[in-house]
Formats: sequence, structure tokens, C-alpha cells
Amino acid sequence: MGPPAKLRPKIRDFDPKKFLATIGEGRKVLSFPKKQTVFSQGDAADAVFYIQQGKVKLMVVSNDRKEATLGILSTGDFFGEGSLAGQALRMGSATAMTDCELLRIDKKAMMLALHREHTFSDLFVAYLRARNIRYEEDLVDQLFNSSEKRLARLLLLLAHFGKESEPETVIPKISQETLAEMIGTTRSRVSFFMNRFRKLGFLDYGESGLQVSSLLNVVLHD
Amino acid sequence: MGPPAKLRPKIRDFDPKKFLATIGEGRKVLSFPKKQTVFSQGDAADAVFYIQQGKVKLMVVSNDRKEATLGILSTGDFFGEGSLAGQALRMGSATAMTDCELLRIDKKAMMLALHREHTFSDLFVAYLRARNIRYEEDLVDQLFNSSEKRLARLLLLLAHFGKESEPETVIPKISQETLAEMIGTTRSRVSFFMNRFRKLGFLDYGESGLQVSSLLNVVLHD
DNA sequence: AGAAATGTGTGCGAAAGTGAACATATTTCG
DNA sequence: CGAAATATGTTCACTTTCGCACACATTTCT
Repeated sequence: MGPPAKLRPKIRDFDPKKFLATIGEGRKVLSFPKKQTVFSQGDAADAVFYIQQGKVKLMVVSNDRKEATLGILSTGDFFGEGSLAGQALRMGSATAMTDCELLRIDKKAMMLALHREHTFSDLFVAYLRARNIRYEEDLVDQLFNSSEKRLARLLLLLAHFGKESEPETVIPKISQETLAEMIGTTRSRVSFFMNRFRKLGFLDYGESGLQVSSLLNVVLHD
Repeated sequence: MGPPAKLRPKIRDFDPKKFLATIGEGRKVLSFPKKQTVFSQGDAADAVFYIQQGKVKLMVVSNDRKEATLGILSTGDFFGEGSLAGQALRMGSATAMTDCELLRIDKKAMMLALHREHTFSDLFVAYLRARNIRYEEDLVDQLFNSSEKRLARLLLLLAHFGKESEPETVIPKISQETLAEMIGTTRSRVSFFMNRFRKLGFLDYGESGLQVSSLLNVVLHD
């Protein structure tokens, strides 16, 4: 990538306790087993979710049945905020990728809390901005790069998922299908590039999952 | 498009007066002649801008010198909000497409106002959400659609630029080059599709600019 | 006006990406 | 354990898109 290419910012230092305190009623902790749907495209959008534990996949389906994955969110992320901006219906679906513990906040309660609590509002604004930046970068990525580079970038981002440290293990089990949906290409293409990366030593199909080498950056810079 | 395809939301009912009132110092009204740069990629990001009058184009340059246009904003829009989320440098550039009157707000003053004024904060959150939705849709569009469909969608969006009404005239003079940069393809491709649309009667190169027929929608729905 | 800079219409070979098919692996589960 | 369901590696004909080239039109400037 380049100037716009940065790791996706995240608001992980968001304090759930302070958060809980500001919301009086209208909140509820929910558990979702792996693979369960949190909400579906077309559902009424009357709540926001906050991930206390686990990973959630956001996706949309096109009219011709193709699927795209907009992102994989984890602990500390919000999703479903569309409801706050007047969206009456869900534009996409959300499913639990792992067992999850989610905080469900009614739209109304959320709006009230945002209006009432300065600190909370500040944090939420920061969160929205971070998401914005991420989308902006994803968009730039799509506009500029080939699918090979997009895959490389995605793998690098996933490798640093949550952590800031050295070459780390990618989330165990994200299917090539999902990867393909995230960068807008076909699975066969993903398979092809993954193997190329592996042959070049940028990737390692280890025991504990996929090891991403920071050498993969080479692919991005031509 | 489909479920995710909606017109880009906008916060036009945002009240500049209330806005001005909440920001004490740290704001300044600036005039920019057409084509002038407001800020460049790499500049220090220490302020947010609000468009009081005119149109502004946001763009980024890749390391291999290619350009992409992230959006065209107009009266009532904010830009440069990256500075609020800890971005020290501008990720892209902003240039005036028409003579503009912009309100420049220091990062610090903006943060204070957001923290202090509930109403302002609420409006800004709404604005950020709207932007988010737009980016999300653009991203979905890139992931799903061919360049022909992306062009059709863009033209339709531009046609409704600001208005909610009937088939309208597209902004006079947006070059094919810019259109190409917005949907991530080449100018020749844009030219090709534009003529195809025109032959099909979906487009009209009128006097006052480009007339977009709502018939263009059929291109989207296959 | 007339030169220079920009923008547009078109064609074409090369490159990238698609989509479907098929043969293995691997995982999930009764 | 094995059958069924999933996931992965690989091939290949077919499309789409890119990149570039060049002629012509329009706008901008001196």
C-alpha cells in the first residue's frame, strides 16, 4: 500500500464498566454460540451491539446472491450502529464466528446515553472515526490494488489482529471462501495466491494456524 | 445494486449558526478559489473543515502515483475529520472544485465543542454515521459490481447530488478522468460506457450538463 | 486569434480475473 | 469409526479490464 495503508485503528481501551454505568435500562448481555446469526439483512434495526467477547463477521448479500464480507470484528468493537443513523433495516447480516458474549443496547437507550454522557460520547465518536478510517482504507485498497495485493494486505492486517507485536498467528480458521469475500475475488484466486506466498516463504501453514511473515509486506510494495 | 444501495445520506439540516455559536475561538472562515488545494496528503492534520459553500474533492495518491477520488463533498459536509481520531498527517488531499467558502476549525476547539455541546455532538455523530454508511456502500459496490455498474451507480448518485427530486442534471463538468478515479477504472472505460448508456437513452449530453435518466437504474438490476 | 493544455471517442493486444469443474484433504458428527 | 459435509489445490476456456496509442474536440491563456 502506501500513505493510506495503516493498521486498522481500534478502540480497545474502551471501558465497558464506564459504559455499563451510563446506560441505565435498555441493555442486555447475550450469548451467541458459534455460527449463530445475530441479525440478518432486512431485519428491523433497533439496537446496537458491543462485543464483550468473541468474533463477529459482518456480511452483505447482493441481489444476485453473491456474498461479501465487510469485516471481522472482535472484543471491544461495536456493530449495528446503522440503526443510530436512521437506518430502519439492517443492511447486512452479522454472525458469530466464535462463541460470543454481546451487549445489546436499545437504540433509544444508546441515543440517550450518547446525549447525556460526555465521556461516552467522546469515545463513541472516536470509535466511529476509527471505523471510518478503516473503510476509507479498504476502499482505497480496492481502487488501487490487484487482488494479490489485497490478499497480502488482508493477511497482514489479520495477523496483527488485536496485537501490535511481531509476526503472529492468523486467526485459526478463516476459510479461503471468507478471505475471497473480503477482498472481492474468487476462492480459486485466493488459493492460488496463498500457495504462491507460501512458496516464497511469506506464509506458513503451521500447526496452530496460519503464520504470516512480515516479509509479506514485500508484495505490497511491488 | 440492491439492499445496500441507497442514496448517500447527508446531514444538510445541520445548522451552521448553532455550530458557530458553540465554537468560541479556533474557527475561521476561509475562501478558496476553484482548483486550489485545501490540504495535501502528508500535511499535518490539525483542523477540521466544514463546507459553507462550494464543492470539494477528496483524493489520495498511491505510491505508484495513481490517483483515486474518494468523494466529492458539498455544502454542509465536513472533511478532514481524520485529525480528530489521532491521525497526525493527512491521508489524502482536498481541493476546491468550485470557489469555496470553508470554515476551518482547529482540532482542539472542535474536540472541546464536541465535548461541551450535546446538540453539536449529536449532530456530528449523525454525520459520521452517514459517512460511514456511504463508505460501506461504496465498498460493497466495489466488491460486487463490474465497472459498468459502478459507473451507472455513481452517475445516479451524482444526479441526485443534494436534491431528492426527479431526474436531474449532473454537476456540470466532472471529467471522465475523475469519474474513472472514483470507481477505480480507466478513463477509456468510462468513455466507452458513457456512450453505451447514451445510445441506450439512459444519458443525455445536454446543454446544461449531463442529464441522467432514471432508466439508468436498469443497468444496476442486470 | 492561435497555441497549448485538457478532455473525449475508439481500437487493440496483453494481462488479470472469473466461474465452473474435479480430485483430494480435513473436519464434523451420528 | 466411517459417511457426509467442508475446505483446499489446480486446471482451463471465457470475459473483463488494463494500458496505451492516436485523432479529434473543447477549453484556457496569452
